[in-house]
Amino acid sequence: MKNDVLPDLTERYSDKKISREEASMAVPYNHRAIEQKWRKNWSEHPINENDGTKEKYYCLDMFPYPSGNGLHVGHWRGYVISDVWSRYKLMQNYYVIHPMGWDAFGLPAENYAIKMGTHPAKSTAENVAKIKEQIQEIAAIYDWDMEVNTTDPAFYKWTQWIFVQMFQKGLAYEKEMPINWCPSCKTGLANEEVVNGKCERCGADVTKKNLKQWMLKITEYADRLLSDLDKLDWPEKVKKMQSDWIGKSHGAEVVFPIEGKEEGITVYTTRPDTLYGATFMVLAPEHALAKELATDDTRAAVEEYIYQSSLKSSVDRLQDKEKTGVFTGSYAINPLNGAKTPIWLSDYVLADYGTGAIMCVPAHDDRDFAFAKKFGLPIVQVIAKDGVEMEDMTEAYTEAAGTMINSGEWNGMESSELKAKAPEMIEKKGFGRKTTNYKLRDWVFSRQRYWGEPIPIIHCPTCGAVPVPEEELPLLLPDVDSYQPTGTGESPLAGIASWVNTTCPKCGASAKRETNTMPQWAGSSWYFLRYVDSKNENALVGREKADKYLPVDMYIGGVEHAVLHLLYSRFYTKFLCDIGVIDFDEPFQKLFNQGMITGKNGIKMSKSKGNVVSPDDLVREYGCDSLRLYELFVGPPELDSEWDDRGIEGVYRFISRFFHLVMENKDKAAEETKELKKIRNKLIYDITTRLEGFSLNTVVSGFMEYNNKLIEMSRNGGVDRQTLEAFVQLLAPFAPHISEELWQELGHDASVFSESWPVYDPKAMEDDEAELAVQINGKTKATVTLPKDCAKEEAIARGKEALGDKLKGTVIREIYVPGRIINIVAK
RNA sequence: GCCGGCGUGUCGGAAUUGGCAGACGAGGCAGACUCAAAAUCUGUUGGCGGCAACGUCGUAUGGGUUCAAGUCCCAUCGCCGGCACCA
Repeated sequence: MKNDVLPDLTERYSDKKISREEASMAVPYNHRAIEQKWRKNWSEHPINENDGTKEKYYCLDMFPYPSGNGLHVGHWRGYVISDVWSRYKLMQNYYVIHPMGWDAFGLPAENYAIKMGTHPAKSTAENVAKIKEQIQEIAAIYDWDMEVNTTDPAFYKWTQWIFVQMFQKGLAYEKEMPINWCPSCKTGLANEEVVNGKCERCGADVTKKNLKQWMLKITEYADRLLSDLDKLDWPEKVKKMQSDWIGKSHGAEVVFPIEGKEEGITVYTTRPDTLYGATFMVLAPEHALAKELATDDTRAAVEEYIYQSSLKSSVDRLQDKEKTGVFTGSYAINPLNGAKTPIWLSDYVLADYGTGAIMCVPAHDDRDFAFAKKFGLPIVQVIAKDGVEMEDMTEAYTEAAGTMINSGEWNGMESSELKAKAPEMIEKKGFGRKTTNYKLRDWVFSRQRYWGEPIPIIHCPTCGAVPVPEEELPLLLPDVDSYQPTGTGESPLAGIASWVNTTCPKCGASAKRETNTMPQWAGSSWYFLRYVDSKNENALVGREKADKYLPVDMYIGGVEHAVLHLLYSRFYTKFLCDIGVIDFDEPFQKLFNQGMITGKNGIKMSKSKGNVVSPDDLVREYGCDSLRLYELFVGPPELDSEWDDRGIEGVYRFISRFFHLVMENKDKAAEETKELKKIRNKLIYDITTRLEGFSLNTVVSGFMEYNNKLIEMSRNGGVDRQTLEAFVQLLAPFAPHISEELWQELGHDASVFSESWPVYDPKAMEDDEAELAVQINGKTKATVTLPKDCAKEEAIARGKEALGDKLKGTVIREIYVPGRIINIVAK
């Protein structure tokens, strides 16, 4: 709240329209006054202090990039969920680490700046200020002393430092190769940033461009990134997406000698059991041997094919349709049976997976089958499907199940067994080896854009690539007039001669700086480590604090980062663990993905669609507490939900009614009846178990249900103080302002957050009797109230009595489930 | 194409994991208060039949298991998400 004038709490009329009846009540629910009062109070008396004795709990939001559009109600939801969880942990007596910061480098920020015609440094700072103000409206318990900003030199010093460490360990290397290039963003992209052949950011078709790039050897961690998924309490969906992305497969490399040449072609296969069925080979057009294998007759066609393939965009190449290819004129020898197999080129073989060459078994692979059919190549079946050899195959049989045929000494073996054993058998025979492969590729880490961390490397003609010495970090991003992307494959930084030209830190000769910048993921891959020691000038994070406060216990954010940010962060964490900066190798113990909030009909909120709902007006009209509750009530937190403004009325009414319930009963000194005691314990039980299960929408409906019940009780005698207090405590993480206010009204000086989370007494919850449904043949015909431990005979008799003359025919079976149901089966 | 997830009133969604389907809320309808509206409060609100007690149908569709199915099994349809020539 920006206002410093605090309205009088007894003020009769809030901004919300108020009736004469309501105005005549003792004190109306004035959300504005209450919320302002408690914001001020919390800023003066913090409720989450680290007294050094409590156990820590680290609850983290995925930090936002400061967009110019501000927050909408969808962003709010994630932050509300994490704050509810943080406050709950607070009331379980943890010291809660709940920080917030800004992922401010990268394309979105830069593109926005270009669009607005401002310098990204300026527009980013403005946007941060604006969004920070909006985020503060949530009234989360963020510790702003921990705030980080990836564009702050004191922060990106360490982003650069990590890069230097990786370089020194050989994990950052330069390579010239065709990489994914977005012609619209005018920069190279990582594999993870290409979605269906399009740029993840802007949706433009991605092309290939040959560029010298910095790469990070994430593949070196492929195995650990895969196997350590088992350690994590993450949604199965996300784990599966990561494991698919890493894509480990088991198989063999087999060397096929080339007829008339010394060397051979190495292929990778996961189906060595089908080796006898390999009737031809295909190399990727980019394969090193491609040109060499052409004969005088085929040379022109081969070169033309290679040239044409190089022109194709990755989208064209993906959109399979017809297989294309060209025969090289050369033959390889199947090492197992000496058969002569023609060598072809085709762009359906990927250059950068396996060895870039495959053996083709058309009888048992769909793609090879299509290729063989198109070019009239022989098809040899080597696995009998359902025990039979087919006359003429109409499609490939791709399963590894069946008896081997046409396979020399392997005939009669079971295909699945052979598949497992073949790699070792091949290795023994000396023409190949057992091996594994990954879909995961090394991470293209250079961006030809301005708004990112400069890569701290100096290129020296004699010493090669030399890292900027640690004492010279941070290497500042130079100020520049023209920060627009050049599109030439060079970064805008290349145009600043005074910055580019420098001397080699090793030999002192004149040298040039690396001009590419880091991708937007660089800062976000480790920022969560920095929060707990954000002002440390001597280390990325002090070891003592790291040991005490890390890793993250609960990470909350959208599912869109399942393979980008979350994979990169795991990689960085493992690396930093390996070099001894930290002592753990998984950053996020538990992950929760909240669903998206959409507009009507599930349409994503966007400015261009005009369906963006801003939280600001809703906070003004209904208050922060109401919006917090409604964000949760709108639907299960893990699913997408359609936003409907009207629904917030419901939670507002609930809060008002609860407010009046407490105000009317607080001084009544109503007695704690057995029934009230039962209600209270059930309330605590229900709210706690639903909260633990992250079923936050039903927590809110639970509050409403119990509130309705208590209003009823209030009319018939009143509600005791203990029950009111328990309710207020349970409500506190969800609607903190009203809870503090009512806690005070109930006569407490200290904050409600200094209370421990209420506990329930299972015995007090138990009902002595229960209403059971009485069914005939599974259809409910009556109900009967029975003591909880009623014996079967008695229960059946009472059930029959309740049924009266509805029960006809002969009873053939009687079922009694105590506390649940009586079912009489009659004929 | 492959792999996941989902399908419940007018709408958002509940359902103790096999035990009274539709909690809670929105919206609608009716009433109280009001000159009137808003707000508030009360009642009502799945379909069909009936004045009614009640009957009957009903959780995408078709089948199955069970005393009992929204929940389990099989098949089909539809929607959403991920991967997509990875050999």
